[in-house]
Amino acid sequence: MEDSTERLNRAFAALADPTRRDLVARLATSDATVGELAEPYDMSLQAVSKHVKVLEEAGLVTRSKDAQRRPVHLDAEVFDLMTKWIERYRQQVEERYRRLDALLADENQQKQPRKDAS
Amino acid sequence: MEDSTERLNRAFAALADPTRRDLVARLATSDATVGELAEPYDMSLQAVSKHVKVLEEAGLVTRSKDAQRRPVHLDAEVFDLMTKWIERYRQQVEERYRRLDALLADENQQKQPRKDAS
DNA sequence: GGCGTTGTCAACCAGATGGTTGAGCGAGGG
DNA sequence: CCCTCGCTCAACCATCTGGTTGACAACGCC
Repeated sequence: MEDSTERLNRAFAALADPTRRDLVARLATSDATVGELAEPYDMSLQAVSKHVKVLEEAGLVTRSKDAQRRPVHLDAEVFDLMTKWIERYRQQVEERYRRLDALLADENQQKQPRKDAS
Repeated sequence: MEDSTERLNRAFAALADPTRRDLVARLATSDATVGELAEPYDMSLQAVSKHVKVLEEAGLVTRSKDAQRRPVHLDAEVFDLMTKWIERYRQQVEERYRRLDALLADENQQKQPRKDAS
């Protein structure tokens, strides 16, 4: 296995580029060769090849062999790593919001009615 | 509003750095000043200040004013953008797996029993 | 065997990134 | 009033990144 920190580094960095996100989006519907992938962009084939390599090293994509005609295939597993990381902290911060709301509501209750005071 | 592509670029890029992910993790449990945030790292205060700025420009974090003593606060909204992007394609690729499995199962069925054939 | 098709590798370049140090600024306390 | 505290800004540096072009390697076909 490999260091999960390193994997997250590469996965997030890979998706930080809009061209690579577009590649992922297109590969989600079907596998494709580098040539097919390169076609719509105003960019050299080599540049696209590099992008695919970055996605591959991030573990987002696999190529059956390293060789000819082998279509690029999207692999969902690393997505799980990322969503789990994000969701963990999103939920934590939302929990904090809820507690803060409760606290404020409590304070209002203390101030407004002022029944059995002090 | 702002271009969602630009926001995703910056959000993913921000989380590609392990120090910044650690900052996010710590801010999830409570707000903190830049000084507090900087303390555990073997790194200058200025460097941490820069990291916080990157998180801020990515919309992951807010600072009440630009000024003094204002604690850094984690904002969950952009997390939604990211998870929605990821989940969309993760689900798409998993749907493809399911269809592929079904197809293979179907082929097996055609070959194995060969009941009411052709 | 020779050749086109498809893709990678290598070198190069401009600009972004992550760190450093040094200077400066704004608010509060003596 | 000045000075310290907390932080940001500016300049600088090394490295990484995203693109280019040119060479070449592997396979399918004639």
